[in-house]
Amino acid sequence: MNISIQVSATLYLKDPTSSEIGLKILTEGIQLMQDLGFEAFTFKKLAQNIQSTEATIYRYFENKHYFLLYLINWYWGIISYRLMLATTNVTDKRQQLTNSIAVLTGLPDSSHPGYIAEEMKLKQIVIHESGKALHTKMVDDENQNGIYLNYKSIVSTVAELVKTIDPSFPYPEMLISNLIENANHQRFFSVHLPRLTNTTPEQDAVEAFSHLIIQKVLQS
Amino acid sequence: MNISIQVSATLYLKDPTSSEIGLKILTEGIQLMQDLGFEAFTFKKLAQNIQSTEATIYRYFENKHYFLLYLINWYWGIISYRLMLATTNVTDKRQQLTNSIAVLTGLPDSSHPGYIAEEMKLKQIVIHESGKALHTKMVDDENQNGIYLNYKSIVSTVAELVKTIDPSFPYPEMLISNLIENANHQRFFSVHLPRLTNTTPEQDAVEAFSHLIIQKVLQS
DNA sequence: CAATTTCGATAGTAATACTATTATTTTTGT
DNA sequence: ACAAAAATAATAGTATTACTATCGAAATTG
Repeated sequence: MNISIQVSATLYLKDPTSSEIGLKILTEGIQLMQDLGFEAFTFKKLAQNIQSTEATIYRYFENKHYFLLYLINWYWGIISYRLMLATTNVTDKRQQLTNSIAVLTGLPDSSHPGYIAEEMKLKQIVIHESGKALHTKMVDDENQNGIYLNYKSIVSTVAELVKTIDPSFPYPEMLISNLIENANHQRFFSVHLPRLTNTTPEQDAVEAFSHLIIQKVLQS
Repeated sequence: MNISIQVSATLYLKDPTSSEIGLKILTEGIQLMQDLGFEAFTFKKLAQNIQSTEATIYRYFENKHYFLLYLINWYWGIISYRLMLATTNVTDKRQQLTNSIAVLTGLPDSSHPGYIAEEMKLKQIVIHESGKALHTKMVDDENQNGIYLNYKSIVSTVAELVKTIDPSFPYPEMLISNLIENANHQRFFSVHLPRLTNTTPEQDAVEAFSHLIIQKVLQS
């Protein structure tokens, strides 16, 4: 399943990819999280869905907060992997950046290299629920446990590219983390609060917007 | 207290500004929401803090989700008001936009015109909790009930300015909603995940970043 | 095939998010 | 100043959630 995708071991009690039931927890859990949303999602309901019990799921994950963190971390692991595929053997730094922005802000489709089946659903979960995972009183502890390493290393890698291209630009990390967060927000707006955006589910404009910002803001 | 700040009447069962206890619910509620965060905040704890009972608070607000929506709406009401103050009697459209961006992305301080005591705390709550209020299965219903009107009208007003200045720019609403959301995100990052940003609590760079984006992206 | 791990079944607990009832206090109109 | 109405406090109670604990059966593994 996740060939080379790494998820921090601090996120689970027992590796869910190591058993049949663990994998069912993941695949059915993703679906249920999407269907119900984080607040209505419970381990009890998930247990019923996979014909198992609460106690079994608790043997894999401490609680649903950590389960969500696992899914989000998995997503960023996939993106990390795709980022690598999109930049290796590309010599021009500008082109590397363009490809990276495409990976970070474009819509996933099953044709791109390194596509993983769960990516679409995970992206939806990231769009809808990642704020709830992050904006918690436990952020600082979790950060210390390396839970955001995937995400931070993506931002830092792409920000390094920005620095190479335009060393005079004063806010490289802010620029990249903004474009990433913005992509998720605008996609949410496009469905629920369309007045706040200029992208639609039919005519996606988020990637184009992102390329435009990069192009206008960086000098090379 | 809120001289001219309007909060949608669909957010409360009984107007909390209409009674002593109502006002205590608001002021102590803001404090407690800040201290505990949304998930640990309960009406029971708030009731203890104001020497009252759960049942009394439930007469003002349906539940804590609506209480949070009320606070966020109040915040955007304040910003709306300040936006008006910052643009009336300014003839130059460019200057109007610059002033608006300052209001939307700058840090509040007690010296600016129209400052309201609760603004700082409300802003903190917006930064930490607004994702939880928005990313819910109830968004669409709440949107229909006019709960996001304050926010949408802010974006739309400033986006109109953008259109006047540069009619060729294709993403005015996206640009403005992005800058607003970004300001909150980057301030959160600066405290909890500093590697993701280039702003610090000591040397705030969010407003400067926002002005830079506007300047580079719009032609005039 | 014995030992160990894993799982299912069941039970139980503290806290949360409410709803309901009633008695008391406060406010208001006259 | 006082009766009527409204608001609040005090208390109790319920369904659900988020867990923890136990223990026997099943599956895995060395």
